[in-house]
Amino acid sequence: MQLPPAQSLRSARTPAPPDPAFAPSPVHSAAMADERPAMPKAITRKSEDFDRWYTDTVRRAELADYAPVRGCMVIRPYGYALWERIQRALDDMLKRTGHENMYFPLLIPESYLLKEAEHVKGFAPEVAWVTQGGQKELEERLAIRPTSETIICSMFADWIHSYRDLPVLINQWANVMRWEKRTRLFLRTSEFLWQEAHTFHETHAQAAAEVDTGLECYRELAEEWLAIPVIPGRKTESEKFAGAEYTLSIEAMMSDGWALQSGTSHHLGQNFTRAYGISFSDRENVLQHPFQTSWGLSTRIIGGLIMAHGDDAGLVMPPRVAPIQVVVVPVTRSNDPEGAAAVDEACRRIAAEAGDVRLRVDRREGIRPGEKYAHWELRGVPLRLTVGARDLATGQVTVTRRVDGESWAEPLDGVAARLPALLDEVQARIRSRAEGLLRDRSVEVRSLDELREAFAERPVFANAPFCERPACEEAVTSAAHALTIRVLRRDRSGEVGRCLACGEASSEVALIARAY
RNA sequence: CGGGGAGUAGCUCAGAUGGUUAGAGUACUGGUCUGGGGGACCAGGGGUCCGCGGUUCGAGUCCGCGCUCCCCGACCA
Repeated sequence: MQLPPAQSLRSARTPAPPDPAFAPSPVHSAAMADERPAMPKAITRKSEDFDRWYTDTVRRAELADYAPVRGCMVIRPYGYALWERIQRALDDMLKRTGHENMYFPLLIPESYLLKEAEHVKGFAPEVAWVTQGGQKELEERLAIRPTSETIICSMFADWIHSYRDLPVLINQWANVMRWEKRTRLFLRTSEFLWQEAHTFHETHAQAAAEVDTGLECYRELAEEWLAIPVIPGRKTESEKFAGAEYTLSIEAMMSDGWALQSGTSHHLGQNFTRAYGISFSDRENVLQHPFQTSWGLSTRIIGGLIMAHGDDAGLVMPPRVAPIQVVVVPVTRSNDPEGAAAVDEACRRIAAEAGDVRLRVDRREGIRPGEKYAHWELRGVPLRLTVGARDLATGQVTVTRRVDGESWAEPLDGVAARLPALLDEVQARIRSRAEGLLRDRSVEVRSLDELREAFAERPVFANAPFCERPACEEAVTSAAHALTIRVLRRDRSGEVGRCLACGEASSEVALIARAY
């Protein structure tokens, strides 16, 4: 097969359309099908194959790659830098709300795990076990933590004695392992990184307030930092955490209309504290079991970030968590040393005046500007400054916004000082685009027929009055392919209606969607 | 965990019925010309053909077992 001439290749590519997230390119697909070059320079089109687009993007943007063990991944420096940004934002919130970090061991004795019946039942299928140390078979096998409630309870049983010891508000940043059957980079890996907060309280109400605090931290992280609008709510009985009294979560819409559970917060009641024998003397000197919560947010959120904002050119990073916020690309000619010196001088000046802005000047030699543009677009860098002789002739630089491809000229003087404001605007645009998507693809339904209809064309977020009966949940989830009740919406709890399945009185609104 | 597909250079792949020293494009290295959207030319380097075992004079190719990835279903942050 003949390779197409370079010209036709170039014309087949679509240079960052104005709204690339929703702009399919039939021209491109046709070209790819008939004369697909050996190594396509572009990643798979999002509209063509969302799953492949996702994996391509993660790998080509060098966020992560597969490791030799099934379901495990290596988080590469760019991906880890992103995680560190997320960690810092969330960790600050945790500290602000009174939580302290500590660390528990990776290995948990089997007997610890067995104490809470529901919990064991829930996690049994996905626990990985250590059975041997060196050459010796262990007397008791050790679980690689799938979560840490059990070990934490066992330890705090020794440390909590009085109401004066409460509340306990702790958190740990750790890795956990769940032997997953179907894995996907970031979204569902066997080992993942997360934060797990664990708290103990005197009263049920105090614990309930803490569950809300946790969820609010997640909402703030998602919306204010990651620019992902979320819908907070309560999980149905069938979807709640193993061993919890109830579970709250935030649900985000990915740009293909699927839902991603992006953070969960559990009220554990006294289920674990009773099972693990944690008790305290209350203010009347009566022995009580404390009320407990736990909540976690994982590297999965990175998958959410990618799928919520990314487009055909790759990632779109919200500036507040972008490892690199601004990239400066110098454009010079080799036969114009004076021009090159001026460009270099301008780049230095911008870098020097950038202050806290995370800015990088791409001085790599022998790489043409166009390739650098593509390189940083793939990585989602929010703003690009192009600095060439043409710009400097009029005392300007060219600014290009990743999210929508908009380009304009800014005076070189003081441009560095204006970057924070420009980045804020980018943050707002990314968020409002995501909010627009959520709005456009949310529908209200009142019956199973309407539900089916709503999903006939494409995945949506369907809201419906729901009575919470398991039989009705079953009816809802089997009404169309792969439906799930994501949450009972927080913001609409108490809304009077008639259940979409049985028609009986209801006071909750279910968010129904297909989910990752 | 069931059904299907795949694994050959960093990547995408070609290697017919087993037969010399395993190829291409791209990426990589050096050089020259270049430089405002993934450049051109020249010269190079790079392979335990996923692993283990077997059949054979001879295995990338055939057989068995295992591992990993992808797709479709049942379970999950």
